[in-house]
Amino acid sequence: MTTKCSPSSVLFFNLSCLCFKTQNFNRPLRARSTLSCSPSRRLHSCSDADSLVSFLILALSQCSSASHCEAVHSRVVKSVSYRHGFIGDQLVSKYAEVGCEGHAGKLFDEIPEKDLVSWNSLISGFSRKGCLAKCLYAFHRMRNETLMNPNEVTLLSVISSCADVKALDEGRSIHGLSERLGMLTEVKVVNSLINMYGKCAKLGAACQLFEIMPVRSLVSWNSMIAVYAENESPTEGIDCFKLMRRNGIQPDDATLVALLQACESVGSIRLVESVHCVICRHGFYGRMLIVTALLDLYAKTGRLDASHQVFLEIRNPDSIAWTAMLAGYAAHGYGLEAVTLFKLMVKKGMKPDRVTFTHLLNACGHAGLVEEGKRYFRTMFGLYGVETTLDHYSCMVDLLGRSGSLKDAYELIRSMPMEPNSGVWGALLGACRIYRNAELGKLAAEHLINMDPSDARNYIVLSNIYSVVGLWKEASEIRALMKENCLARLPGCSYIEHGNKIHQFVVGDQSHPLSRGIYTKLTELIGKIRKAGLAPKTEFILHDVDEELKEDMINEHCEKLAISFGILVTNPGRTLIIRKNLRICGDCHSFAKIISLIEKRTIIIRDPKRFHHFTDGICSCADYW
DNA sequence: GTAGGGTTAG
Repeated sequence: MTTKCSPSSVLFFNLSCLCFKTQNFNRPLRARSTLSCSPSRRLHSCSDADSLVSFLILALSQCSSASHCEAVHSRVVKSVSYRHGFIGDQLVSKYAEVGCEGHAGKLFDEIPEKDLVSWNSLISGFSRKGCLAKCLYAFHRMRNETLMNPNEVTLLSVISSCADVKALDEGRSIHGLSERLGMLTEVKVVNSLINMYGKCAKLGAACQLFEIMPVRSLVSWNSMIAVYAENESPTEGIDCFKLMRRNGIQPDDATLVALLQACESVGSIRLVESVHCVICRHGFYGRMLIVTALLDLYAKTGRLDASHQVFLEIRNPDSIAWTAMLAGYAAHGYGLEAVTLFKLMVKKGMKPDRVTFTHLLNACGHAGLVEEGKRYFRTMFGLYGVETTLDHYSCMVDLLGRSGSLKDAYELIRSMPMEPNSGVWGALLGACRIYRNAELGKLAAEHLINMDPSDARNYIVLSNIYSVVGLWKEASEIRALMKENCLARLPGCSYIEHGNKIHQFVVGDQSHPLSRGIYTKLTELIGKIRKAGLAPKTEFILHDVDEELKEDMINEHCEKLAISFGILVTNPGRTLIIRKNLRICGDCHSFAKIISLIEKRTIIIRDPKRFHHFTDGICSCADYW
């Protein structure tokens, strides 16, 4: 156990170390800019006050909390003016950075003769903390109270804030201002605007800016590829990458990461493999950022084996890489393996964080490891110093609810120190569906519908809960409400990659060129199942299948069509990987299990939340989902 | 040119 010190003792320890250094080398931080001055000037600049300020600036750079900043602040007040060594500006910036927006604003007001850098300290401080409202307020104040024009730093801070919170209107007006100020010649400003439009789902505006840029930097290309990938245009993103290469531009880390994002949207394993080759060819395989993105991507496209292989090849995986691997196991339903990996990573001295615990709790919940999950939840702060967030509460509500403790799940929500979000209520609603609890289900669904009245899924789940417990009137009222609001269920869709193409199927789909063969194969498979006396369970209503769906349509569900197609066109024994836009229904889940047994095939189905691995008649989720 | 710097993994 290490000795605990208070933050201020750490600061003073640091202060004394720094003091020792500056005394020894007699070269204060700010003197960097005076090194090229004449010797007499340099001597002059090394006054006592200057040394003290340099020393305080260095101390300030190490501050990580309000109390650290306050300690430095009080020294400044006692000994020097805020403008000396511009320390006031830096204090403002630091206060904003550590989350003391109030202190930052108050101190800012005390600074005499504010220049552009003073304003930028305040604006960029808020921007880095993600406080768009404060950032914009400061920006407008600067525009109204002074005659100063924003420079590149100001614009970048404000634009990136707009991007973070997807503030399109503000973003557009800053775009207009940048144009009026003639700042659209600045590559960084335009790159930032491209990113902002991308985050606001305005692909057209981003493309237009990219097209008219007089000079494009590597970041411009990277940003454009990322914008395509994020806006459902992954193939355009990949074309953009090819164009960039044709222009003789060498990719860097960010390029590869953007490219990997594009691959994920396409959902093509072949493409991921080819980017894997690009990564190796360009010597990026040793870069943690990229290999982590790669291992994550393999896991997300269903190739947990390849993902694990990449992980094994990383020389010294950091805690993010460990977490990515753990997340892969969790998503694929391998809860025990995820827990084992967690223990190993702690043993190796890695520090688990907020994200690690989210995936760990998720893994416990999906594997029925209720006691382990509870224990990790209880000890994550005390043992690992990780603060509990909304995501952790969602995982715990899911874990408790899924194991049948609906009351405990609800009590946990009531005991939360913060306002529950849609993830938390969604987890409770999901559990109510499994255990047919109309009372709590109604409560959860009402919260969810209030939060987002346009999300059809919540109405459907509630209506299905009502139907299954026989509350037909309530069920039809919900349906009527949906019609009133013009909401419709998203049609189910399955995708499978074969021969350089992604093949898509909807319920009862007959549009595929091999449609006849697919249906013949499907009939044959159903026949085999019947002959073996393994008729699938018909209880599918528990999972969110539209109750109005005619029963004979079950046999034409898109998952079954995709499986039949896969078996028809691939060699015996080949693993089938299928993607779905909705959760798999219970009937198709049983179908996939039996087919994996009688056809001796591994079938992997990815729904929006997780994977199901079907082998020898068993699913990795152990029917617990 | 003190601020802080466009894209960037779990």
